[in-house]
Amino acid sequence: MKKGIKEILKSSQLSVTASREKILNLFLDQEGALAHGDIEKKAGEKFDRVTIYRTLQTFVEKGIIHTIPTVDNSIRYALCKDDCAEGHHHDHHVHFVCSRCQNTFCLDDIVTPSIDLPKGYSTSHIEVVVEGTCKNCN
Amino acid sequence: MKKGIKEILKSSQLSVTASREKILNLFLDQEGALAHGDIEKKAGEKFDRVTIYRTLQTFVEKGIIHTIPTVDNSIRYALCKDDCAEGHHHDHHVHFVCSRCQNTFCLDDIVTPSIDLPKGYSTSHIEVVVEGTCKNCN
DNA sequence: TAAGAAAAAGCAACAATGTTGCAAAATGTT
DNA sequence: AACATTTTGCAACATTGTTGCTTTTTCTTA
Repeated sequence: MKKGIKEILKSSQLSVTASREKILNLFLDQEGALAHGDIEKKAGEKFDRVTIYRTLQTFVEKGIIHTIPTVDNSIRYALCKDDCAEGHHHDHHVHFVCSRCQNTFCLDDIVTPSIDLPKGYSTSHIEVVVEGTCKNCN
Repeated sequence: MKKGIKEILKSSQLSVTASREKILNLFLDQEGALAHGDIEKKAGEKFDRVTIYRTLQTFVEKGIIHTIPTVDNSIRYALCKDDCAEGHHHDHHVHFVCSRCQNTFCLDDIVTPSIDLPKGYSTSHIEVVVEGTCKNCN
């Protein structure tokens, strides 16, 4: 088990449990994003589905991971950067979905552009999802 | 039933059926986007769920409607503009989700910006979803 | 306009995904 | 070590989406 996982959990005021360590470890081992189903498979039948749902929900609330919108019907989760505080995400970067390998990546260095909206609209958050071919598949 | 619906269906080489007319009419009556569940409710218990799924799928294939990615787990559909051909969508506009009324709108006049990707990535499509307050709720 | 071919709808059964309440187990604290 | 609190696992259920097959509807053309 990777070092630092307990510290991440503790710094989010979460008690350290086997399932939280395991799931968090999956995210740290993984370059891209994970959907609930991926975790269920990778965790290897060891955790109840309900536990995974609740753990992911907790991690989102605590700002450890964030969700990525997709055109298919699967919510994907990815690790947040350090500046994500509880209930207050700062993941203003672009997300990339590879149409060949189906992996989802956070392009942390690409900041979402600002959008000029029509009169009467106000913005609180912008999501940008780019579809294409990733560097591993190109 | 609104005029022109039959013509839209025919020009997509689709046979005119009660459910297709009804569902297409819902989209024409509606400013924003619709999820499968919305249609099921609004159609008023008259159509089989399977028929709705298949109709939506057909409409997407024919370029009549397009899907909008969301952070919650519901695919939303909206009418395509005239320049959407079969299997070849041109809906390169920004989508807007109102966090107050929960409606989703197509901002047809706001074109998606181009994004500079890291080396090795290539783009085929860009989705931009803006969250905020819409003109009706502001 | 009636008849036949083709397409779509409806039905049933199923699969996958997500939610809730509650009892048992694990965690952290004193 | 013991206790209060939190988390897990289980069971049951709700929602959402899919597939195969039969019946019905639509379109075509004679």
